Amino acid sequence: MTVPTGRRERKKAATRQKIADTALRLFLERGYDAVGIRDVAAEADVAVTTLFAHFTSKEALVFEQDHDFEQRLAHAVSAREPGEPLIPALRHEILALVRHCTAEGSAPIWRMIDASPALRQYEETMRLRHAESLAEAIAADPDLDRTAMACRTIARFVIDAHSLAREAADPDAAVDEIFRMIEGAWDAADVRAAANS
Amino acid sequence: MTVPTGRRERKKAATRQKIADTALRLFLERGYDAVGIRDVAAEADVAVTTLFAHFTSKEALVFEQDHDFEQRLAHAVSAREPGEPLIPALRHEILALVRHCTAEGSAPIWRMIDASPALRQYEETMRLRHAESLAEAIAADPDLDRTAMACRTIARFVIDAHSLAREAADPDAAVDEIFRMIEGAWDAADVRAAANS
DNA sequence: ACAGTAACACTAACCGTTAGTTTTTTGGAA
DNA sequence: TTCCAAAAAACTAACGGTTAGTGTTACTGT
Repeated sequence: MTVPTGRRERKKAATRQKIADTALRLFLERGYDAVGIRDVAAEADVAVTTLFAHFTSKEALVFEQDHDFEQRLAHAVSAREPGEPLIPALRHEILALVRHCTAEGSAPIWRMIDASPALRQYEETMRLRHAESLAEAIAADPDLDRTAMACRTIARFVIDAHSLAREAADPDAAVDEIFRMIEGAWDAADVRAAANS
Repeated sequence: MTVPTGRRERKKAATRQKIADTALRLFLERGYDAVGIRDVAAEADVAVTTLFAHFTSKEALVFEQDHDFEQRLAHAVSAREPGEPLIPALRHEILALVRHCTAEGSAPIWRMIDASPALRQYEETMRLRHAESLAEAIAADPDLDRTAMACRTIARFVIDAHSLAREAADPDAAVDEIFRMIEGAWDAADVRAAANS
Protein backbone atom coordinates (compact mmCIF):
# COMPACT_ATOMS: atom_id res chain seq x y z
CA MET A 1 0.00 0.00 0.00
CA THR A 2 0.94 3.61 -0.20
CA VAL A 3 0.98 5.00 3.33
CA PRO A 4 4.06 7.21 2.99
CA THR A 5 6.28 7.35 6.03
CA GLY A 6 7.23 10.70 7.34
CA ARG A 7 9.91 12.58 5.48
CA ARG A 8 8.08 13.51 2.31
CA GLU A 9 5.06 14.67 4.24
CA ARG A 10 7.19 16.62 6.66
CA LYS A 11 8.98 18.41 3.85
CA LYS A 12 5.71 19.21 2.19
CA ALA A 13 4.24 20.56 5.39
CA ALA A 14 7.38 22.60 5.99
CA THR A 15 7.16 24.15 2.52
CA ARG A 16 3.53 24.98 3.07
CA GLN A 17 4.22 26.52 6.43
CA LYS A 18 7.14 28.55 5.09
CA ILE A 19 4.93 29.94 2.34
CA ALA A 20 2.12 30.81 4.76
CA ASP A 21 4.45 32.43 7.28
CA THR A 22 6.28 34.44 4.63
CA ALA A 23 3.03 35.58 3.09
CA LEU A 24 1.48 36.71 6.36
CA ARG A 25 4.66 38.52 7.36
CA LEU A 26 4.88 40.38 4.06
CA PHE A 27 1.17 41.18 4.05
CA LEU A 28 1.35 42.68 7.53
CA GLU A 29 4.57 44.55 6.75
CA ARG A 30 3.60 46.12 3.45
CA GLY A 31 -0.16 45.63 3.15
CA TYR A 32 -2.08 42.90 1.34
CA ASP A 33 -2.49 44.70 -1.96
CA ALA A 34 1.09 45.90 -2.05
CA VAL A 35 2.47 42.37 -1.97
CA GLY A 36 2.23 40.26 -5.12
CA ILE A 37 2.19 36.51 -5.44
CA ARG A 38 5.56 36.72 -7.14
CA ASP A 39 6.94 38.60 -4.12
CA VAL A 40 5.71 35.94 -1.72
CA ALA A 41 7.06 33.11 -3.85
CA ALA A 42 10.46 34.79 -4.20
CA GLU A 43 10.74 35.55 -0.48
CA ALA A 44 9.72 31.99 0.43
CA ASP A 45 12.15 30.75 -2.19
CA VAL A 46 9.65 28.64 -4.10
CA ALA A 47 8.20 28.80 -7.58
CA VAL A 48 4.87 30.50 -8.14
CA THR A 49 3.40 27.22 -9.29
CA THR A 50 4.52 25.59 -6.05
CA LEU A 51 2.71 28.26 -4.09
CA PHE A 52 -0.48 27.52 -5.98
CA ALA A 53 -0.01 23.80 -5.42
CA HIS A 54 -0.36 24.48 -1.70
CA PHE A 55 -2.90 27.31 -1.70
CA THR A 56 -5.76 27.66 -4.12
CA SER A 57 -5.63 31.45 -4.21
CA LYS A 58 -3.87 34.48 -2.83
CA GLU A 59 -6.65 34.99 -0.32
CA ALA A 60 -6.35 31.43 0.96
CA LEU A 61 -2.89 32.35 2.25
CA VAL A 62 -4.58 34.48 4.89
CA PHE A 63 -7.32 32.06 5.95
CA GLU A 64 -5.43 29.06 7.21
CA GLN A 65 -7.70 28.51 10.23
CA ASP A 66 -10.58 28.02 7.83
CA HIS A 67 -10.75 24.28 8.32
CA ASP A 68 -10.40 24.50 12.10
CA PHE A 69 -13.26 26.94 12.28
CA GLU A 70 -15.54 24.68 10.27
CA GLN A 71 -14.73 21.65 12.37
CA ARG A 72 -15.04 23.37 15.71
CA LEU A 73 -18.60 24.39 14.92
CA ALA A 74 -19.61 20.92 13.79
CA HIS A 75 -17.91 19.46 16.85
CA ALA A 76 -19.76 21.83 19.16
CA VAL A 77 -22.96 20.28 17.85
CA SER A 78 -22.03 16.62 17.74
CA ALA A 79 -20.07 16.48 21.00
CA ARG A 80 -22.81 17.79 23.27
CA GLU A 81 -23.63 16.01 26.50
CA PRO A 82 -26.84 13.95 26.31
CA GLY A 83 -29.73 16.33 26.74
CA GLU A 84 -27.59 19.44 26.38
CA PRO A 85 -29.57 21.98 24.36
CA LEU A 86 -28.27 23.02 20.96
CA ILE A 87 -28.38 26.80 20.95
CA PRO A 88 -26.46 27.47 24.19
CA ALA A 89 -23.76 25.07 23.00
CA LEU A 90 -23.44 26.99 19.77
CA ARG A 91 -23.52 30.26 21.64
CA HIS A 92 -20.61 29.15 23.76
CA GLU A 93 -18.55 28.09 20.76
CA ILE A 94 -19.26 31.23 18.75
CA LEU A 95 -18.33 33.34 21.73
CA ALA A 96 -14.98 31.57 21.96
CA LEU A 97 -14.36 32.01 18.22
CA VAL A 98 -15.27 35.68 18.32
CA ARG A 99 -12.98 36.27 21.26
CA HIS A 100 -10.21 34.55 19.36
CA CYS A 101 -10.69 36.90 16.41
CA THR A 102 -10.66 40.00 18.57
CA ALA A 103 -7.74 38.92 20.77
CA GLU A 104 -4.53 40.94 20.69
CA GLY A 105 -2.61 38.50 18.53
CA SER A 106 -5.21 38.11 15.80
CA ALA A 107 -6.39 41.70 15.69
CA PRO A 108 -3.90 42.99 13.06
CA ILE A 109 -4.84 40.15 10.73
CA TRP A 110 -8.53 40.90 10.98
CA ARG A 111 -7.89 44.59 10.53
CA MET A 112 -6.11 43.71 7.31
CA ILE A 113 -9.00 41.49 6.24
CA ASP A 114 -11.55 44.21 6.89
CA ALA A 115 -9.47 46.65 4.85
CA SER A 116 -9.31 44.48 1.76
CA PRO A 117 -12.39 43.90 -0.41
CA ALA A 118 -10.84 40.77 -1.90
CA LEU A 119 -10.36 39.24 1.53
CA ARG A 120 -13.82 40.20 2.72
CA GLN A 121 -15.29 38.58 -0.35
CA TYR A 122 -13.32 35.42 0.25
CA GLU A 123 -14.50 35.36 3.85
CA GLU A 124 -18.08 35.54 2.63
CA THR A 125 -17.57 32.46 0.50
CA MET A 126 -16.13 30.60 3.46
CA ARG A 127 -19.11 31.57 5.57
CA LEU A 128 -21.50 29.88 3.14
CA ARG A 129 -19.45 26.69 3.34
CA HIS A 130 -19.39 26.86 7.12
CA ALA A 131 -23.14 27.35 7.27
CA GLU A 132 -23.74 24.34 5.06
CA SER A 133 -21.48 22.09 7.08
CA LEU A 134 -23.03 23.31 10.31
CA ALA A 135 -26.48 22.67 8.89
CA GLU A 136 -25.51 19.08 8.16
CA ALA A 137 -24.20 18.59 11.67
CA ILE A 138 -27.45 19.88 13.12
CA ALA A 139 -29.58 17.82 10.79
CA ALA A 140 -27.60 14.72 11.73
CA ASP A 141 -28.57 14.96 15.41
CA PRO A 142 -31.46 12.57 16.08
CA ASP A 143 -32.57 14.48 19.19
CA LEU A 144 -33.46 17.56 17.18
CA ASP A 145 -36.31 16.77 14.88
CA ARG A 146 -36.53 19.96 12.91
CA THR A 147 -36.96 20.15 9.15
CA ALA A 148 -33.89 20.28 6.94
CA MET A 149 -34.82 23.84 6.03
CA ALA A 150 -34.99 24.87 9.69
CA CYS A 151 -31.52 23.41 10.21
CA ARG A 152 -30.07 25.26 7.26
CA THR A 153 -31.75 28.45 8.40
CA ILE A 154 -30.51 28.29 11.97
CA ALA A 155 -27.02 27.46 10.69
CA ARG A 156 -27.02 30.63 8.61
CA PHE A 157 -28.16 32.64 11.57
CA VAL A 158 -25.36 31.26 13.73
CA ILE A 159 -22.75 32.11 11.11
CA ASP A 160 -24.27 35.57 10.85
CA ALA A 161 -23.87 35.89 14.59
CA HIS A 162 -20.15 35.35 14.28
CA SER A 163 -19.85 37.83 11.46
CA LEU A 164 -21.85 40.51 13.25
CA ALA A 165 -20.32 40.04 16.70
CA ARG A 166 -16.78 40.00 15.33
CA GLU A 167 -17.16 43.58 14.15
CA ALA A 168 -19.23 44.85 17.05
CA ALA A 169 -17.92 47.37 19.55
CA ASP A 170 -18.76 44.99 22.41
CA PRO A 171 -18.46 41.46 20.99
CA ASP A 172 -19.63 39.70 24.15
CA ALA A 173 -22.80 41.75 24.42
CA ALA A 174 -23.44 41.27 20.72
CA VAL A 175 -23.23 37.50 21.03
CA ASP A 176 -25.69 37.66 23.92
CA GLU A 177 -28.19 39.76 22.05
CA ILE A 178 -28.00 37.89 18.76
CA PHE A 179 -28.29 34.51 20.40
CA ARG A 180 -31.38 35.60 22.26
CA MET A 181 -32.88 36.19 18.82
CA ILE A 182 -31.57 32.88 17.49
CA GLU A 183 -33.15 31.11 20.43
CA GLY A 184 -36.45 32.72 19.49
CA ALA A 185 -36.07 31.56 15.90
CA TRP A 186 -35.19 28.03 16.95
CA ASP A 187 -38.21 27.79 19.24
CA ALA A 188 -40.44 29.04 16.45
CA ALA A 189 -39.19 26.23 14.23
CA ASP A 190 -40.38 23.61 16.68
CA VAL A 191 -43.51 22.13 15.17
CA ARG A 192 -44.62 20.37 18.38
CA ALA A 193 -44.41 23.58 20.38
CA ALA A 194 -46.44 25.30 17.69
CA ALA A 195 -49.13 22.60 17.94
CA ASN A 196 -49.33 23.01 21.74
CA SER A 197 -49.91 26.73 21.63
CA MET B 1 -26.58 75.63 -17.65
CA THR B 2 -25.41 72.09 -17.36
CA VAL B 3 -28.59 70.06 -17.64
CA PRO B 4 -27.78 68.01 -20.72
CA THR B 5 -30.75 67.43 -22.98
CA GLY B 6 -31.59 63.91 -23.83
CA ARG B 7 -29.47 62.63 -26.67
CA ARG B 8 -26.18 62.18 -24.89
CA GLU B 9 -27.81 60.36 -22.01
CA ARG B 10 -29.87 58.23 -24.34
CA LYS B 11 -26.83 57.19 -26.33
CA LYS B 12 -24.95 56.36 -23.18
CA ALA B 13 -27.83 54.28 -21.89
CA ALA B 14 -28.10 52.58 -25.25
CA THR B 15 -24.43 51.64 -25.18
CA ARG B 16 -24.81 50.28 -21.69
CA GLN B 17 -27.86 48.28 -22.66
CA LYS B 18 -26.19 46.91 -25.76
CA ILE B 19 -23.26 45.72 -23.69
CA ALA B 20 -25.49 44.12 -21.07
CA ASP B 21 -27.70 42.41 -23.65
CA THR B 22 -24.74 41.12 -25.64
CA ALA B 23 -23.04 39.84 -22.51
CA LEU B 24 -26.09 38.01 -21.22
CA ARG B 25 -26.74 36.46 -24.62
CA LEU B 26 -23.18 35.22 -24.98
CA PHE B 27 -23.06 33.97 -21.38
CA LEU B 28 -26.24 31.95 -21.85
CA GLU B 29 -25.15 30.66 -25.25
CA ARG B 30 -21.63 29.56 -24.40
CA GLY B 31 -21.43 29.61 -20.61
CA TYR B 32 -20.12 32.33 -18.32
CA ASP B 33 -16.56 31.05 -18.02
CA ALA B 34 -16.24 30.34 -21.73
CA VAL B 35 -16.90 33.97 -22.66
CA GLY B 36 -14.16 36.52 -22.06
CA ILE B 37 -14.46 40.23 -21.56
CA ARG B 38 -12.75 40.75 -24.89
CA ASP B 39 -15.39 38.58 -26.57
CA VAL B 40 -18.22 40.63 -25.10
CA ALA B 41 -16.60 43.91 -26.04
CA ALA B 42 -15.94 42.76 -29.61
CA GLU B 43 -19.48 41.44 -30.08
CA ALA B 44 -20.99 44.65 -28.68
CA ASP B 45 -18.57 46.62 -30.87
CA VAL B 46 -17.08 48.67 -28.05
CA ALA B 47 -13.63 48.92 -26.51
CA VAL B 48 -12.82 46.91 -23.42
CA THR B 49 -12.26 50.13 -21.51
CA THR B 50 -15.71 51.33 -22.50
CA LEU B 51 -17.22 48.17 -21.10
CA PHE B 52 -15.49 48.81 -17.79
CA ALA B 53 -16.67 52.41 -17.82
CA HIS B 54 -20.23 51.08 -17.65
CA PHE B 55 -19.76 47.98 -15.47
CA THR B 56 -17.34 47.68 -12.60
CA SER B 57 -16.60 44.00 -13.20
CA LYS B 58 -17.43 41.03 -15.37
CA GLU B 59 -19.83 39.74 -12.75
CA ALA B 60 -21.68 43.05 -12.63
CA LEU B 61 -22.79 42.38 -16.21
CA VAL B 62 -25.04 39.65 -14.85
CA PHE B 63 -26.47 41.49 -11.85
CA GLU B 64 -28.20 44.49 -13.33
CA GLN B 65 -31.24 44.28 -11.04
CA ASP B 66 -28.95 44.72 -8.06
CA HIS B 67 -30.02 48.28 -7.36
CA ASP B 68 -33.73 47.53 -7.78
CA PHE B 69 -33.50 44.70 -5.32
CA GLU B 70 -31.86 46.87 -2.69
CA GLN B 71 -34.40 49.64 -3.08
CA ARG B 72 -37.44 47.39 -3.09
CA LEU B 73 -36.49 46.00 0.29
CA ALA B 74 -35.90 49.39 1.84
CA HIS B 75 -39.15 50.60 0.31
CA ALA B 76 -41.06 47.66 1.76
CA VAL B 77 -39.99 48.89 5.19
CA SER B 78 -40.44 52.62 4.80
CA ALA B 79 -43.70 52.54 2.83
CA ARG B 80 -45.74 50.50 5.30
CA GLU B 81 -49.19 51.61 6.33
CA PRO B 82 -49.28 53.17 9.79
CA GLY B 83 -49.36 50.36 12.32
CA GLU B 84 -48.53 47.68 9.75
CA PRO B 85 -46.12 45.22 11.36
CA LEU B 86 -42.60 44.92 9.97
CA ILE B 87 -42.02 41.22 9.50
CA PRO B 88 -45.13 40.37 7.44
CA ALA B 89 -44.35 43.29 5.17
CA LEU B 90 -40.85 41.97 4.61
CA ARG B 91 -42.19 38.47 4.16
CA HIS B 92 -44.47 39.69 1.40
CA GLU B 93 -41.68 41.49 -0.41
CA ILE B 94 -39.21 38.61 -0.14
CA LEU B 95 -41.84 36.24 -1.44
CA ALA B 96 -42.33 38.43 -4.49
CA LEU B 97 -38.59 38.67 -5.09
CA VAL B 98 -38.10 34.93 -4.73
CA ARG B 99 -40.93 34.23 -7.15
CA HIS B 100 -39.31 36.60 -9.62
CA CYS B 101 -36.03 34.68 -9.41
CA THR B 102 -37.68 31.34 -9.93
CA ALA B 103 -40.01 32.47 -12.71
CA GLU B 104 -39.60 30.94 -16.16
CA GLY B 105 -37.81 33.89 -17.69
CA SER B 106 -35.20 34.33 -14.97
CA ALA B 107 -34.53 30.67 -14.29
CA PRO B 108 -31.72 30.15 -16.84
CA ILE B 109 -29.87 33.14 -15.50
CA TRP B 110 -30.03 31.87 -11.95
CA ARG B 111 -28.97 28.43 -13.07
CA MET B 112 -25.93 30.04 -14.63
CA ILE B 113 -25.22 31.99 -11.44
CA ASP B 114 -25.46 28.88 -9.31
CA ALA B 115 -23.04 27.10 -11.64
CA SER B 116 -20.33 29.75 -11.45
CA PRO B 117 -18.25 30.22 -8.29
CA ALA B 118 -17.30 33.73 -9.36
CA LEU B 119 -20.94 34.75 -9.70
CA ARG B 120 -21.95 33.14 -6.43
CA GLN B 121 -19.15 35.02 -4.70
CA TYR B 122 -20.29 38.28 -6.23
CA GLU B 123 -23.84 37.59 -5.13
CA GLU B 124 -22.58 37.11 -1.58
CA THR B 125 -20.98 40.53 -1.63
CA MET B 126 -24.23 42.07 -2.85
CA ARG B 127 -26.13 40.33 -0.08
CA LEU B 128 -23.98 42.00 2.56
CA ARG B 129 -24.68 45.38 1.02
CA HIS B 130 -28.40 44.67 0.87
CA ALA B 131 -28.43 43.57 4.49
CA GLU B 132 -26.71 46.77 5.58
CA SER B 133 -29.07 49.00 3.64
CA LEU B 134 -32.08 47.07 4.94
CA ALA B 135 -30.75 47.40 8.47
CA GLU B 136 -30.58 51.16 8.07
CA ALA B 137 -34.13 51.30 6.78
CA ILE B 138 -35.35 49.31 9.77
CA ALA B 139 -33.35 51.37 12.25
CA ALA B 140 -34.77 54.55 10.72
CA ASP B 141 -38.36 53.59 11.58
CA PRO B 142 -39.36 55.39 14.80
CA ASP B 143 -42.14 52.87 15.56
CA LEU B 144 -39.67 50.04 16.01
CA ASP B 145 -37.48 50.72 18.99
CA ARG B 146 -35.04 47.87 18.76
CA THR B 147 -31.29 48.21 19.20
CA ALA B 148 -29.10 48.89 16.19
CA MET B 149 -27.66 45.40 16.57
CA ALA B 150 -31.11 43.83 16.53
CA CYS B 151 -31.88 45.71 13.30
CA ARG B 152 -28.68 44.55 11.65
CA THR B 153 -29.31 41.02 12.81
CA ILE B 154 -32.86 40.81 11.56
CA ALA B 155 -31.78 42.35 8.25
CA ARG B 156 -29.22 39.58 7.80
CA PHE B 157 -31.85 36.99 8.57
CA VAL B 158 -34.20 38.44 5.98
CA ILE B 159 -31.50 38.41 3.32
CA ASP B 160 -30.70 34.83 4.29
CA ALA B 161 -34.36 34.02 3.79
CA HIS B 162 -34.15 35.15 0.20
CA SER B 163 -30.99 33.19 -0.42
CA LEU B 164 -32.33 30.00 1.12
CA ALA B 165 -35.81 30.17 -0.38
CA ARG B 166 -34.49 30.93 -3.83
CA GLU B 167 -32.76 27.57 -3.95
CA ALA B 168 -35.43 25.57 -2.17
CA ALA B 169 -37.52 22.94 -3.89
CA ASP B 170 -40.70 24.69 -2.78
CA PRO B 171 -39.85 28.40 -2.50
CA ASP B 172 -43.24 29.47 -1.16
CA ALA B 173 -43.19 26.95 1.67
CA ALA B 174 -39.58 27.87 2.44
CA VAL B 175 -40.48 31.55 2.80
CA ASP B 176 -43.29 30.57 5.16
CA GLU B 177 -41.09 28.43 7.34
CA ILE B 178 -38.13 30.79 7.49
CA PHE B 179 -40.28 33.80 8.26
CA ARG B 180 -41.93 31.96 11.11
CA MET B 181 -38.43 31.69 12.55
CA ILE B 182 -37.63 35.32 11.79
CA GLU B 183 -40.80 36.35 13.57
CA GLY B 184 -39.60 34.42 16.60
CA ALA B 185 -36.23 36.17 16.47
CA TRP B 186 -37.82 39.58 16.12
CA ASP B 187 -40.09 39.01 19.10
CA ALA B 188 -37.13 37.86 21.17
CA ALA B 189 -35.37 41.13 20.38
CA ASP B 190 -38.18 43.13 21.94
CA VAL B 191 -36.88 44.23 25.30
CA ARG B 192 -40.29 45.27 26.64
CA ALA B 193 -41.79 41.87 25.90
CA ALA B 194 -38.83 40.27 27.65
CA ALA B 195 -39.49 42.40 30.77
CA ASN B 196 -43.16 41.30 30.81
CA SER B 197 -42.40 37.60 30.81
C1' DA C 1 19.47 -0.89 -6.61
C1' DC C 2 15.45 0.46 -9.06
C1' DA C 3 11.02 2.11 -10.64
C1' DG C 4 7.24 4.87 -9.75
C1' DT C 5 5.51 8.89 -8.07
C1' DA C 6 5.07 13.13 -5.41
C1' DA C 7 6.96 17.70 -4.97
C1' DC C 8 8.85 21.30 -7.17
C1' DA C 9 10.80 24.45 -10.93
C1' DC C 10 10.56 26.91 -15.31
C1' DT C 11 8.37 29.01 -19.19
C1' DA C 12 4.77 31.12 -21.27
C1' DA C 13 0.67 32.32 -21.58
C1' DC C 14 -4.58 33.62 -20.42
C1' DC C 15 -7.78 36.67 -18.36
C1' DG C 16 -9.76 40.47 -15.76
C1' DT C 17 -8.68 45.02 -14.89
C1' DT C 18 -6.55 49.72 -15.00
C1' DA C 19 -3.63 53.88 -16.25
C1' DG C 20 -2.41 57.04 -19.67
C1' DT C 21 -3.40 59.16 -23.74
C1' DT C 22 -5.88 60.48 -27.86
C1' DT C 23 -9.83 60.79 -30.84
C1' DT C 24 -14.71 61.45 -31.64
C1' DT C 25 -19.20 63.20 -30.43
C1' DT C 26 -22.22 66.40 -28.41
C1' DG C 27 -24.44 70.59 -26.28
C1' DG C 28 -24.45 75.24 -25.93
C1' DA C 29 -22.54 79.95 -26.72
C1' DA C 30 -20.56 83.48 -29.82
C1' DT D 1 -23.01 78.79 -38.52
C1' DT D 2 -18.97 78.18 -36.18
C1' DC D 3 -16.34 77.18 -32.41
C1' DC D 4 -15.27 75.51 -27.64
C1' DA D 5 -15.48 72.71 -23.45
C1' DA D 6 -16.72 68.54 -21.79
C1' DA D 7 -18.33 63.92 -22.04
C1' DA D 8 -17.89 59.43 -24.20
C1' DA D 9 -15.34 56.25 -26.32
C1' DA D 10 -11.07 54.36 -28.34
C1' DC D 11 -6.32 52.70 -28.38
C1' DT D 12 -2.14 51.05 -26.32
C1' DA D 13 0.17 48.86 -23.01
C1' DA D 14 0.67 47.06 -19.17
C1' DC D 15 -0.10 44.76 -14.19
C1' DG D 16 -1.25 40.90 -11.20
C1' DG D 17 -3.53 36.43 -10.22
C1' DT D 18 -3.84 32.03 -12.17
C1' DT D 19 -3.01 27.84 -15.01
C1' DA D 20 -1.20 24.52 -18.57
C1' DG D 21 2.60 22.13 -20.23
C1' DT D 22 6.95 20.16 -19.47
C1' DG D 23 10.84 18.88 -17.22
C1' DT D 24 13.75 17.78 -12.95
C1' DT D 25 14.71 16.32 -8.35
C1' DA D 26 13.99 13.54 -4.25
C1' DC D 27 11.63 10.26 -1.66
C1' DT D 28 9.18 5.66 -1.00
C1' DG D 29 8.14 0.76 -1.37
C1' DT D 30 9.71 -3.41 -3.64
